[in-house]
Amino acid sequence: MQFSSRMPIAVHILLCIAEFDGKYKTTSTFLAGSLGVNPVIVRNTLSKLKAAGLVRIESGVGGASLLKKPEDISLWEVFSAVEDAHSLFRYHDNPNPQCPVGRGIHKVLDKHLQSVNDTFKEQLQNICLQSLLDSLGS
Amino acid sequence: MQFSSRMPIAVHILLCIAEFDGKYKTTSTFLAGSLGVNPVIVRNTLSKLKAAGLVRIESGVGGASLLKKPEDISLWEVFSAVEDAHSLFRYHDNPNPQCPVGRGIHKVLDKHLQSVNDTFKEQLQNICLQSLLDSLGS
DNA sequence: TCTAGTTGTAAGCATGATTATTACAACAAG
DNA sequence: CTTGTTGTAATAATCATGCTTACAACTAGA
Repeated sequence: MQFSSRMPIAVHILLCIAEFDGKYKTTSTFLAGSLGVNPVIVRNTLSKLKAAGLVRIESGVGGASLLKKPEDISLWEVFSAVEDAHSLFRYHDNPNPQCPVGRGIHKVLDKHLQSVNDTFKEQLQNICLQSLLDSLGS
Repeated sequence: MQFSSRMPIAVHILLCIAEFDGKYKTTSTFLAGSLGVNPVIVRNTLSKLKAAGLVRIESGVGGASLLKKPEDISLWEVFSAVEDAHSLFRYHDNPNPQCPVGRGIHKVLDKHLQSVNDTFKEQLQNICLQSLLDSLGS
């Protein structure tokens, strides 16, 4: 099991917007050319990034721009904007409550898995768009 | 996106085997009763745990038993036994190599996401079956 | 006002993963 | 030989993902 490619796609889009700011009009078609995906995928992704307050979109005329500085956009913001991320883990639905293991499995596991979730979030929070831009150049 | 329920199912199975050792014959049907899933799911899961060297299965006669002590079985062993876990993340397939962002996106992201993967693995390695058994009682 | 390019979304489709279920050959113990 | 079990294949239902077509609504400029 893996995450969808939505977060990488969103990051790619944001990096393009930052990189081509002022040089090109970053329309969905233009961006789709760099991504190698359908323009509608770009529009849907941009729509979620807009809802998360990360970008502004010029309706009608076309083009998108960042609403925050690249150093103030974390990968977690991007991730949670495009991915319906509740928990990384899922349980089987109907453990038997009459069995001591079935009764406790959810709570017992959750105690540990929650911290995996938390660490995952913290790590993504510590990666900002600017550091990705920096590595792009090198 | 989430992981499948395979790891929680496998953990549940292993906990039952440890808990009911000597008291009940842990057949796939018996285990399925505690899990609330189909016995075939249990057999397929046990088959993967066996391939990973974690359990022994009595063919024909029925029943499974642990091959390692609960304190020596980590959640990572269980996870990687049942989940085809390469990387947590996936990329879009065809970024444009003529675009500086498209050319670099994979490598630039991978540099950071790899450490998320590593941390994920380390955390699961630090959780053992015995500690889950302990919390079960309380 | 008209035109051209764009966004926002809905709808449909193909594919693959997940889970449940049926079925049955192979096996072991009594 | 019978009974209960494992191992595994096959099927089906459901859902997520990603691609694509289509089209109304919008904006700027001629």
